[in-house]
Amino acid sequence: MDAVFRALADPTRRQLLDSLHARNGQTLNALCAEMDMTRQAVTKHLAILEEANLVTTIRKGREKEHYLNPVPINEIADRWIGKFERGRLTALSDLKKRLERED
Amino acid sequence: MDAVFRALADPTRRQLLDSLHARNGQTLNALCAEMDMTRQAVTKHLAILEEANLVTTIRKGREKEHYLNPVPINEIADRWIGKFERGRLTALSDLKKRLERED
DNA sequence: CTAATATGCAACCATTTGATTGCATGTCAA
DNA sequence: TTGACATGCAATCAAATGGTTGCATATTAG
Repeated sequence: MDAVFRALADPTRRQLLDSLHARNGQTLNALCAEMDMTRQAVTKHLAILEEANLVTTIRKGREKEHYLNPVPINEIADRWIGKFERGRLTALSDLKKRLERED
Repeated sequence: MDAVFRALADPTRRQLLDSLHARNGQTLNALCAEMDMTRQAVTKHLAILEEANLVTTIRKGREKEHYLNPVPINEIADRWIGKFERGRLTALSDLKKRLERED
């Protein structure tokens, strides 16, 4: 869980997920083409995404294909965000009341 | 958006949101009581949460009350996570096919 | 076989981050 | 008013982070 949150914290990594979402199975080089940094930097970001289980890779000869795994994102949505979502309206009206009581 | 993701990346800050979710409107001192670090460290985390608009504060005399704002979390759920959620089954079956083709 | 291509590994560096300590300010209560 | 209490501000520091360069390895194409 923590690994997923930290992986999502970086804009470059979210961009990589976006890229894979648009075209799944891209090789490292393909992904690098869209990023404005060295291949090694991209490799590191992909390693973090893989560590968080957000990306799965398959070695194809000398190439490495990258696949998006949306499951961890879903788990966060279900188990973590859902909690706050449920309390949304309540919390908002609470806050409004408090603010009004200020005046 | 980026500020929200980065704010959520730290476990201490998620714990603070949890704490406010359990009991909204806590003062700085109350929040500190549950955290295993100095008050100043907690202050910094709260500042980051406030920066990301996840927490709103109201000064009450010499105390400061903290309120959870779930809106940014909801926006992420709607505008960002939703995208990946929609492609979930497709992406999974894609991945499965690829993996099977490997054997 | 050999050269080009795709990726891996490691050392290194600057910046950011998370936390601390010390002191200042502001407010309430006796 | 004075002392206790709640919070604010700033300097400092170690560790993590994001990026680079240089070289190594492995695979494919000619």
